[in-house]
Amino acid sequence: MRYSQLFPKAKREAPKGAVTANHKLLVRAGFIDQLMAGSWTLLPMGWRVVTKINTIIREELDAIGCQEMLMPLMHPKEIWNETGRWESAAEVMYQLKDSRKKEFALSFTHEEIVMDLARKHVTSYRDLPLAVYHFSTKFRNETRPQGGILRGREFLMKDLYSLHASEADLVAFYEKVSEAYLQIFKRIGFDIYVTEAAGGVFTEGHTREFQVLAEVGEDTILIKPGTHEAYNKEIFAGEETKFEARRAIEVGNIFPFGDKKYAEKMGGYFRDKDGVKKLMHFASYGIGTTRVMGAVVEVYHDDKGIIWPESVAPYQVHLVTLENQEPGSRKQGEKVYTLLSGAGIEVLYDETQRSAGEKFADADLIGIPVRLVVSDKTRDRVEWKNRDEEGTEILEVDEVIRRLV
RNA sequence: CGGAGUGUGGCGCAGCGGUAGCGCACUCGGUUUGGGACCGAGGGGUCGUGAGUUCGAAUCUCACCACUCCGACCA
Repeated sequence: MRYSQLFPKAKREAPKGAVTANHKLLVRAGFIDQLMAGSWTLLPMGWRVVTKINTIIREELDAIGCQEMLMPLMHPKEIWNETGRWESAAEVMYQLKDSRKKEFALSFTHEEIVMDLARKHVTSYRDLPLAVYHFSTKFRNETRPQGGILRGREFLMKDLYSLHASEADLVAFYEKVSEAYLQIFKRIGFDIYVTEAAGGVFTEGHTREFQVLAEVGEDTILIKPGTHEAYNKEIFAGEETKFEARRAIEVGNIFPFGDKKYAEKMGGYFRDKDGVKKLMHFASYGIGTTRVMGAVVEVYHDDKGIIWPESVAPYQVHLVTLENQEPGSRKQGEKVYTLLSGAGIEVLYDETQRSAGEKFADADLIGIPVRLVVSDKTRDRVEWKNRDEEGTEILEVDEVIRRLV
């Protein structure tokens, strides 16, 4: 991608009133744009990051047998009445009417929709277990969106739902997803603390949350010093003084529902091996993918900008040319860009005729892990600098390609 | 929803009774080129919205709207 064509360009100043790092840096660097409170456009580079996060999630979920699909975002009131959530979740749910007064909800989750699919398509224990997921927009009527992209009224989430013939099977799968989540977050670059917490409008039982330490986090977790044993302060009943209280961002959670909360209310039955009609056991599992992007920025940044982990960086390298008057060296940037792109490397290529200082400042702000510079100094070679280190080295183009593929 | 703050060119801000200005960005010309260069010439604003006070309102009053932060709430 040529920087001259990239939409939009990095900004020199942070938006008014921005406090959190993710808000200031993602907006300045051109990853997101705010439409209204809690509502953001994912600009091309922001979308690239979210796509990479989604790909990691997809790979790990598919590996444990989950199937991706896509469900509608506008739901009829009737299906929400089946579980009583049209009333009980009315505060978080956007409810609307069409011109003929028919009532709808904008999706804030999909338990009812999945249970409806299951009761229509699952008839035998042979159809179970079943795990389906999708990536979609969630709408939540937050009274106060805040923290940049960390809490919005409209955001992207991966939600996974599993259905089982027995509680034992559900518990086993629940642990499997929990492990997959740890693997996902490890690949993204998070040091995760797993906590038990209250389930809100989702379930009366406790849920498991995946927390990333960050000062701007809305949750307080209690950590046993020197370990990853942690509890959400909301439900903690022990002696708090023995624990260290830290702020954290909840990037994922998993809810075991059993067979009462949804299956019983909605008639989610199947015929078991013994010929008996039984209720399906149900669980759901969420990861807020746009929140994950914000949390990455909270964890990985310095005073100059973002420092993306390789796994979710919008591009692998940021190639910068420094303009000069020597005709021969001007072409070097184009040549390196062509060679790297040809090798399948994702390159953001800053070929603009701006000052070195401005181009370097933008590179630091955008935060691609590797910066390559081509100039008179490097001649037919390339200068390599890691975003999170000070030093540089001059390399042959072949060596650069070898390191990146 | 309670409390606090802020709304002035694309962005960040100053102006706070006498008809709008700065920096950045943008356009054109020229000079520069390893850490946010410089010179010259330009374009761009119903001062959040509405009512009021006044000879006169960006500026004062009231209402409303929007955004940000704190709290309550919250997968």
